[in-house]
Amino acid sequence: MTIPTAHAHASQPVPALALCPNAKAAVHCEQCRVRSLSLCGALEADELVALDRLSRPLTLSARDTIFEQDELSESVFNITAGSARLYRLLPDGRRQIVGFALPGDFLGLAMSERNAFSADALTPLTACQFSRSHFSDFLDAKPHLLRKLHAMASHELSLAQEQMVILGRRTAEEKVAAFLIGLRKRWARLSTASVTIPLPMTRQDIGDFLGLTVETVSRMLTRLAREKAILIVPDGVRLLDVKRIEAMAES
Amino acid sequence: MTIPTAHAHASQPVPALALCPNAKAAVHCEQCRVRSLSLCGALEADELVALDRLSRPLTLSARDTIFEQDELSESVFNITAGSARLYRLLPDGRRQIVGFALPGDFLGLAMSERNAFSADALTPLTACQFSRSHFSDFLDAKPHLLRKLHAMASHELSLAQEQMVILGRRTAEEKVAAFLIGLRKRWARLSTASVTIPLPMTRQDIGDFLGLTVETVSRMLTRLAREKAILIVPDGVRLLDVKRIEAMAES
DNA sequence: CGTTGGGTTGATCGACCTCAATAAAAGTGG
DNA sequence: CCACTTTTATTGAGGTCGATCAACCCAACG
Repeated sequence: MTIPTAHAHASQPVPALALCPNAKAAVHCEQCRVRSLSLCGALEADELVALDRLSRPLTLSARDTIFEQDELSESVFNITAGSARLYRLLPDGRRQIVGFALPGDFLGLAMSERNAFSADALTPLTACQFSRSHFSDFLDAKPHLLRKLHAMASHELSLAQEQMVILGRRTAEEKVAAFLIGLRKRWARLSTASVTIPLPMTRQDIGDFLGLTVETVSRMLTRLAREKAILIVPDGVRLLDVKRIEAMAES
Repeated sequence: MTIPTAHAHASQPVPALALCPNAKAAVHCEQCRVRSLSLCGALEADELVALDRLSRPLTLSARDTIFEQDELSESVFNITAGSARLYRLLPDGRRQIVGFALPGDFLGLAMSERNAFSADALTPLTACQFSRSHFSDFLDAKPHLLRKLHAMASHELSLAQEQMVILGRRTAEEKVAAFLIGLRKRWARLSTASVTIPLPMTRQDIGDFLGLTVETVSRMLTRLAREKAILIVPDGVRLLDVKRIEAMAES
């Protein structure tokens, strides 16, 4: 089973209704697998209906662009299935991936005029899309939703600081180990903890996230595999010796 | 003139009144040099009085601890004068500075249970200290203050992502250049843009911020000085060729 | 006036990058 | 379904940027 289908929300796409009747909307969100993990987890049933009325379903293929760095930010997104990479490009082509987005993640936490980074889909992806201004108005009417948004942004900030430690003060091996442990934790929230960690991103992506080259990432992974700490499988890795990997990533 | 006194809020310390009479409080905040730049900029006169009633003045010497990593977060702080370093320590002693706090900066944007990092004063420092729970209650009553808080957290997140690019994808020279340009911009908000950038932190601190060693930071600074791009002065640097430094830091 | 902490400079080393070749996998069109 | 291209991953050889180790300077300070 490949990553895309494994994490795709539904094989039949969500019907493209811009405005759902209330009843339908409620059902729509009720069935959402990531609701409790996402921003929507902060909402009551009636609020959920109101918010859903603002949403447009979005379905993308792998490699499709979600939005681009420095562009005016027209929309915010709540990812319901699939994964994405968030990155900044330097003028000379160097790239830094600032994060990977998984189901339940919200794109647009900053609610700022312009996008701080580009985002594109790593796999087929579905999301609820909101107009930024409509979402902002909704936020003004629901202070507890703003609190949740802020809590999520705070969590992101904390992850960003952890990533600074990884980028600035860890060796290549530690970086790769920390990456695997971090990703494992995030997948664990979403699914019944599988031993296999899906890796929807390429080695190049991992390198651009960790401040390494493709080759170094590949070498570190094969070293871990040679030492029986992990097993490399198609589109993922299986952690054979979690304790050891955690020790390498020791925070 | 040394950094501490240059940026100290007042030579006579704020009187240690835990509860100010309203009139005094209003005057107190009215005179605050960083009010418009800080969280308090979002408040009306009457709200300012209410918030000030929750605050305790805090005065620290250089090297004093503000709070420590992983400790329960009892307070949040609004820095009124002086500067601080925010950092995470690894078990083996490696350190990553995740940011420097200047006047107007708010410590506790995350409003989380535990501190994500340690903070200590680089210079004599004054701040308004708030109990986290009182501040949180105040926040519940003032949604627009929460919006401002969230806007500030978003800005922090954006800076953190920029720092990821610097840590992951820039050379030593570019890192130092980007550091100088970034700091210059932050000081510029605070004062009538002086040509001299104060550096209240040590070379070691700069290294721990940029993922470099002291020696490399020193070498890069002396190289820039040799090339007449900067002039190293006591407790700071003067940018002689801003264009050139900006080009090195080219975002 | 010795001590201490910060800063600079030099010599050497090594972790990771670069360049190159190959292999494996995933599209793509006939 | 099979040739063919393109993308991704792995592995090796060699080079380099920044780290490490070490010496020294200087200002602050008791």
